[in-house]
Amino acid sequence: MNITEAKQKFIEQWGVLASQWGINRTMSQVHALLLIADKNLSTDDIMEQLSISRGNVNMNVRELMDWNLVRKVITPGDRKEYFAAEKDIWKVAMNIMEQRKKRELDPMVKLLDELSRVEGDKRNTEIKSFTDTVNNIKKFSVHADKIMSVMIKAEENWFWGSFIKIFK
Amino acid sequence: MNITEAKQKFIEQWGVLASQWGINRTMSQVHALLLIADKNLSTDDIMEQLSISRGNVNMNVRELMDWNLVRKVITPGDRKEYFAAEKDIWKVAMNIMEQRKKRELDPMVKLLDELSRVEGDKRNTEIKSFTDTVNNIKKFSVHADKIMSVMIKAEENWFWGSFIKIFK
DNA sequence: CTGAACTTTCAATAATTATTGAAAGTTCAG
DNA sequence: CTGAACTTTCAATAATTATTGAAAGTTCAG
Repeated sequence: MNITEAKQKFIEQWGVLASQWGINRTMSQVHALLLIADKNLSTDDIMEQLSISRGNVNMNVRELMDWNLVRKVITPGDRKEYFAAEKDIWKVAMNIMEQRKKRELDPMVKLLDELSRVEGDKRNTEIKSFTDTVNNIKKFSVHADKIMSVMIKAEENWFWGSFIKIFK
Repeated sequence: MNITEAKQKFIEQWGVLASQWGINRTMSQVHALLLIADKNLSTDDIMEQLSISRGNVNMNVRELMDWNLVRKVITPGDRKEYFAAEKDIWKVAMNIMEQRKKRELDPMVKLLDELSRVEGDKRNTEIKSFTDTVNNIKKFSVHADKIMSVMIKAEENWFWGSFIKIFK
């Protein structure tokens, strides 16, 4: 397999993976392209390499910047904007985790809180069963939330280090 | 908020969450419905409560069984099949993790392995940069894979216990 | 200031994914 | 065996989501 094929395959697979995780496929292909690029790329470079329109590149690149996975690089004396991806995969994973936690886990915990205060007689089986389930999910979520907060702040080496210590 | 509203909200939110994770919304609404149901439900119950067709219920319930999140319950002397969800949320999370690991992480690691053996001169900057990135992702994935394997086999209490020890 | 070189927006449209519901298949009580 | 009571399949269609590309907006060298 040569380098061009290899890059192609990587981009393709990264797109497949992302689409299984509810992330726009093109967005993650742009991400993959930038991850393995050895230079910063312009909008035109991305358009050409992925065969997508200018508008599409613009939208997806902006969303990637929203996720803190890509940043704009401005070269003095050049009107074009270039883009570069965060290459430290640990940081990539932590940024994604941070965003998803904020956007999804936090609202979920908030709702579960409200739901656990449902009206009605606690001795009623239906209500008891419901609040039990809700409370269990809440407990789990709060735990997960805490672990994630620590991870996000942690250094990669420290994290794996402390992990490996207990898991063997 | 009364119990009916609360259940509704839970089902709705569970569906929203799932769709952000690339999971069919209806499938996770069925899951939510079964999670908070105090009885096992038949196909007709699910059809009625979520206002969806019989075929739809059938397909989604079968996929939930594929994920080991729901099981068929057969009551002697009744032709109808009933469905029940796994209610231990730790097990739910571990089953999902197990499936996703198997379906997504494992193939990814396999591809990364192949990609790191790309042809060409290792002193070429482009190739060096590519294999470096690929190897970093691989290292990360293998680590994550190991942790997940241990978690999947772990007991909930043991897991949080050992976690809490190091994370404070 | 001006206009060339860019970026951004967004309505129209294409592509993808989910849903229906009728038909076919299966099971089992009688 | 039979047929009623169920489950399953799948082609047609509906709903959702992504993409295009032209028009509007912005920036900055000269």
